[in-house]
Amino acid sequence: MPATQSDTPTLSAWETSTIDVFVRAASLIGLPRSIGEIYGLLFCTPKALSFDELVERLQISKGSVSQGLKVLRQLGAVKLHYVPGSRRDHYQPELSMKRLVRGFIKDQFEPHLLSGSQRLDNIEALIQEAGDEASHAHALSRLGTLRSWQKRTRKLMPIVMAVLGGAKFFDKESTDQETII
Amino acid sequence: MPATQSDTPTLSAWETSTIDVFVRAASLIGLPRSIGEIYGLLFCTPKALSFDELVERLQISKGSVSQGLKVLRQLGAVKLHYVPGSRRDHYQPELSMKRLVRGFIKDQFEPHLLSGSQRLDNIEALIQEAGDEASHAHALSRLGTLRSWQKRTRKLMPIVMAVLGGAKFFDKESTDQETII
DNA sequence: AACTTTGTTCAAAAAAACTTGAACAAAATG
DNA sequence: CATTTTGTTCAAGTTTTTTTGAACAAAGTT
Repeated sequence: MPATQSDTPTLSAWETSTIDVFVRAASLIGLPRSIGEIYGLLFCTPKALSFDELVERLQISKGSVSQGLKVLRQLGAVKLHYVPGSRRDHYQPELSMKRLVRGFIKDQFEPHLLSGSQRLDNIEALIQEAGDEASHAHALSRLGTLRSWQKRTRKLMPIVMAVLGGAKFFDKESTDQETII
Repeated sequence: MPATQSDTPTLSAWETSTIDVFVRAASLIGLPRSIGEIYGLLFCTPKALSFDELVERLQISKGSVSQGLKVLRQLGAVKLHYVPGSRRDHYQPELSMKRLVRGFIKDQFEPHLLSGSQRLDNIEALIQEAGDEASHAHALSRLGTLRSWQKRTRKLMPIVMAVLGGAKFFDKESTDQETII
């Protein structure tokens, strides 16, 4: 009978394939492979996993797991799960698609949209300062296009969230929309 | 009066800033900087630009411009514009947000969704083959979660397109949805 | 046909992103 | 307080992605 050393239970075939799905999904949204692996393994496993179990089963470094979990926590894609009698942190995956998407949008998308508004104002100023009067009209027209894209993107977000699970729907100033979901 | 050598008209301040917006946007959706620059300059410029003009004004290599334009054409983000008396290709930006988004989804998203379906079927087979009967239930439950996410994603796409401009709205099999936009 | 113009391809160089692991901090334990 | 456990940080190494530029193809000109 083998000594009770910490064996590294190798991943089963379906786990490997499922993790692969998440690795691809992660890459699609610009997140590194290791993050896909971590979330993927949590997704496959019935019970909450500790830091060490992630390192051992995925065979990746502590550094990667630490940073990966940090991002996943920020995104709200994993939750801490208290396990009595252990002082290690244990993690479980967020399984609500709506919350996952919301976390991603809040963390990765909205910041860009916001800083975007300031940038466009700045561009407007630059256009005014510019010497060439003749091209002002065109430049301002394009700026208008950018602003309209931004506005529509903002309008889209709550709709996406609504479709994903019945959220509140209108933001303050979208009066011109009759949609009901 | 200076000789009419091909001067490299440097980018104006507002052009630089606007191109920067597109470089960031490109990076957000996983496209290289050079593609953001190319589209950005086309976006800023009133007239269609040729290959050479892009190389000169952006100061990037012919290789980058060639590959960048190839991707932008695939995405439907630029259109060829015939210029009488020139045998160079001239390019103009697609300005319809809806078409831009549609191109991106068709080219970068849908393929993953589709291959995704096959992968999930494959995972189901792997679960059946697996030895451990006890964990079948959990594994199948998680597979169900994945399928539901996939289905909802598919349902979302036409809604996004609709919000972005009034397209047809239902795909064949979404009967359980009462939404009207 | 030889030459020019226009644009593509692809191997090598450069840059960016990711991972590793050893050093470190924080907190619990003995 | 010394030691162990648990996890973070970050510089260095590795891998991946992007860019470059020279060689090449295709088609028009002279």
